[in-house]
Amino acid sequence: MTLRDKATILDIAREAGVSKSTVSLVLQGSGLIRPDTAAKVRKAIADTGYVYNRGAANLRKAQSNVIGMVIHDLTNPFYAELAVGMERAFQSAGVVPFIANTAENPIRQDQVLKSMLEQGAAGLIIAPTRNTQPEALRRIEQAGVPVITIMRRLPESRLPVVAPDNVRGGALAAEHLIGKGHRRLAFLGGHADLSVYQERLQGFRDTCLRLGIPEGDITIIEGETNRMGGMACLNAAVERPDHPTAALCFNDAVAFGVMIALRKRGLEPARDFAVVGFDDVVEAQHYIPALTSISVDTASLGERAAHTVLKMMQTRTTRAEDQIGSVTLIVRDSCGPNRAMGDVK
Amino acid sequence: MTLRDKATILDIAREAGVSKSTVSLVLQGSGLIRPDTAAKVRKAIADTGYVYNRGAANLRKAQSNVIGMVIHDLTNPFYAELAVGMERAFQSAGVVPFIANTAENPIRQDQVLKSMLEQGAAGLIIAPTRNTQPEALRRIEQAGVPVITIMRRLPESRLPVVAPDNVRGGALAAEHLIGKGHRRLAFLGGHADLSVYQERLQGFRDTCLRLGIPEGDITIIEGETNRMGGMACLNAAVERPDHPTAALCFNDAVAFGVMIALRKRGLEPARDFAVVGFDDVVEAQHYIPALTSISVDTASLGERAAHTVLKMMQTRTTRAEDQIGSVTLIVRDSCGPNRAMGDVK
DNA sequence: TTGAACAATTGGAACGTTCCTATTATAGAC
DNA sequence: GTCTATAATAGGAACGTTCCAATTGTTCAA
Repeated sequence: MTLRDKATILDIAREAGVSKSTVSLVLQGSGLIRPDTAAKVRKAIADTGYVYNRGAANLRKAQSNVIGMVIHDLTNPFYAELAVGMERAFQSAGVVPFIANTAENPIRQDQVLKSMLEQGAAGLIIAPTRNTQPEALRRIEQAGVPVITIMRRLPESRLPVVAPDNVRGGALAAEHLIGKGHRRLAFLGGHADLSVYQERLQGFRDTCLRLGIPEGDITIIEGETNRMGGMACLNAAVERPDHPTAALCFNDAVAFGVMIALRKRGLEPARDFAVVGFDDVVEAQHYIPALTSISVDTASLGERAAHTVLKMMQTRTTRAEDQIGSVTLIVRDSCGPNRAMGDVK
Repeated sequence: MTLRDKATILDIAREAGVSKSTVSLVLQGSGLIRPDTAAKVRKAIADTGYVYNRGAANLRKAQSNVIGMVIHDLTNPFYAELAVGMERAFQSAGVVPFIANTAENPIRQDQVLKSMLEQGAAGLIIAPTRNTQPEALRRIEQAGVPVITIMRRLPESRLPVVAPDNVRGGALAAEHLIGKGHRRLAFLGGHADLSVYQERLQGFRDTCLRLGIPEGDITIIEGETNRMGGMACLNAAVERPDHPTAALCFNDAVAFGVMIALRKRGLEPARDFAVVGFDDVVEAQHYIPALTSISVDTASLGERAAHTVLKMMQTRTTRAEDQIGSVTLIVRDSCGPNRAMGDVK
């Protein structure tokens, strides 16, 4: 038994004195095999250090158990949480999913997707990068691989989406801030080409208008979806005349940035400026002040996504309903009442 | 051309009026093929929506381009940064690595590793969970797959390691704190069974002793390696008589927890208690106060790890030198001078 | 005109599984 | 004892690719 070249099912068969078919049957846990025969085989497997060649099996079976999760930014804690949530759900269904990061780069995303397909992925969950071209996913759809998007909806494509109720989240935030007496409000961070952005802003804006805030008192500033972006947005916001006293931030990362920038200017979050985040990452509750945020229930979002592709895989379909997860406002310490009531206007 | 069952190399061959060998040659970019023939083939590929079956290829070639990165906690920003750093390095070498999370669970790690092997991984980078049993990696080694560990060194195993110079990091922190006049010091968080812990503590402790701090004035408290753990450690620390006035924390997450716990007690980080972190995650510079930390140069650590396995793969060896990355102390705002000089003792 | 050298292309076997269709062993019924 | 039904096991073809050896086409020197 030379150590270097790996053992195959035939080596096991010889070792155990049975046929390769028997070994194969044992491997897939068939009940047809007599227990003592199975035991012999299993012993041979253990002795040999045999490792199952899933590639060969897939070749024959024409269906793999590889599932890919393609994420646009794993260094964003929200997406990291989301990814491990999905992973957990998959794992308890007996499949080991693979994660790949695309670093918000469509080219890289193409490569990653191509690689996943070539690897024979049986299902795909994609949190797409900005500027994802519809035809990037065409190949996958036409290969008949079940694929869904998560969080971000693709402009042209009719792929199933799993996402939180962004519109409602925006609305909840607006109600909260207005309830605290704020009248000049801002929506900070994010890019207008993102579906998530459009939805969150829409809920926020519509609710502001409905509750009597004039259009002109709603400040909207786009920016990067991270801390840096938040800092830039806040700086831009407070330099405007009649600047806002409260903001809903595109996501928690932006919100942290906003709070940092406030402190850098000698302003205290909550007391001098109310800030609401979105996503409710674990960090939010530990920050000082603890961040009021829209919780999207990350874990159940991930679970839903996982179960959806799992079901698509087993029913061999490529269509599924969109799933919109409910959101809740988690009130913490980052929003004080409006102190600048009579200050201007 | 039925749309559902996928095209193979033979379909392409027929479509383009050449042999399968020719198609194969084109696919691997051989220069042997006449340009116009290659063009015909490529057109057929584009028309058909053909997707390369890497499983079948690997079966024949007995060497894949799959590389796995198995990480014990992707929700820890440091490891997320590390993972995407490695990914970047691999990607620019033309391979798409797959990431899997083990959630600090040895059982899950076993499953993941098994799956990676079955998938035919050509190389593996592992940031192992606590309590990884040596035999968990035995199978992999004996399969002849190049594998290295990153950050954590495995107790029994002689696998190559890529890690920062933890001992030196601990020493730098001790020097810094003692230089600020602190005399009662603590090392907070982490588990004693982790090699990283042992090394960081050793550097810290040895330097304290060398600089004249008596053994009894060094407080060591183990704890979880996250924010929660940091909070618990700080609380335990300050409740001791003659409690420390400064601490090196096992990592940045612990440090953040320590600072949060300080504030909860009405103490101000830096002014009332000096804290140094370890790893220097991006968050460190944005925190208030900005965290003084030992930078391990995450990006280059990831790059080294990637290049090491890449080289092991191409030289078909399973051995490599350990690599110890240099560390630097990044001084920010979280360490004030010792104000409690004459206070006790 | 022939042959040699080289360029371009082809056919077949092999890789490690699964699955279908035998085949053999075992038991029970007559 | 033979037959039938069933339980276990075995053999071979097939999956989609690569690679070797073989074949054909082309050019050029003699």
